Amino acid sequence: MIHQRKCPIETVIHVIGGKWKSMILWNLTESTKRFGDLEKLIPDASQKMLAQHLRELEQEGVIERTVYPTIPPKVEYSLSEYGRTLLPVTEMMCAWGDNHNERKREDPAS
Amino acid sequence: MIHQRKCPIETVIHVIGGKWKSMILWNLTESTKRFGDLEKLIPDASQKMLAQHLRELEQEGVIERTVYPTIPPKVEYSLSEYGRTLLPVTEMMCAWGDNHNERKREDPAS
DNA sequence: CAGAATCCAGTTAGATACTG
DNA sequence: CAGTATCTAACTGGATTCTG
Repeated sequence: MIHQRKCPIETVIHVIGGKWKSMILWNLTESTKRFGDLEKLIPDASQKMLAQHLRELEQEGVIERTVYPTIPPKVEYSLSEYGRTLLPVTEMMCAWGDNHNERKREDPAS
Repeated sequence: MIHQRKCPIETVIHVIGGKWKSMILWNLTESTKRFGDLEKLIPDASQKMLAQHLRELEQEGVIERTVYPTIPPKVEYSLSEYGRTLLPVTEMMCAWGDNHNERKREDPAS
């Protein structure tokens, strides 16, 4: 089974490419959020998908999960130090994506 | 139906995030390739997926398709001028992805 | 509050066969 | 050579219900 190492672009897509992951990261760049906050901020994402994506992002090390053992429970999510290394990448993607959306708006036929 | 404009990160992922799209772009950065070349270069992609992704990339304007009306037919794919504007983005993604893969190799438990 | 579990629908990808 | 067509398998995402 000789195959090349995983394409690093696919690695990035795997980390941030889930349906709601970029939205989650976006909402965590400014400040820590609780699970319920994220539900309100991303109302189209189901509870299940939100929880699933948060777990995956945590596993990759880009976000941190802090549990306060109170009743009722309180869980906070934040971008980790490591996660912040993604910001220059996502900013570049945003710039290109914005431009691309603009381009399609001008000439949808292209 | 008030909803925000499409997240530009998702735009980028839509353009280059297909299962084999980054491989296709990678293989076209250096030189023009024929359909059969790409099949050999990306053996795990089925003919169908290859054709489908090539059509999508062409629609987004990042690659160009040139048909030589010979027998047998000859079709060449190349990165368009516009497609080359993606290169700085994919390079950054590669850099982060490489680093991330390395990080996981060192500490798979993280 | 912050989820886990279950079930179901829709989308996506692969295998195979066929064609101009 | 460079695809298309068809069928099927796998995966993804959503709705709903339940719990410490």
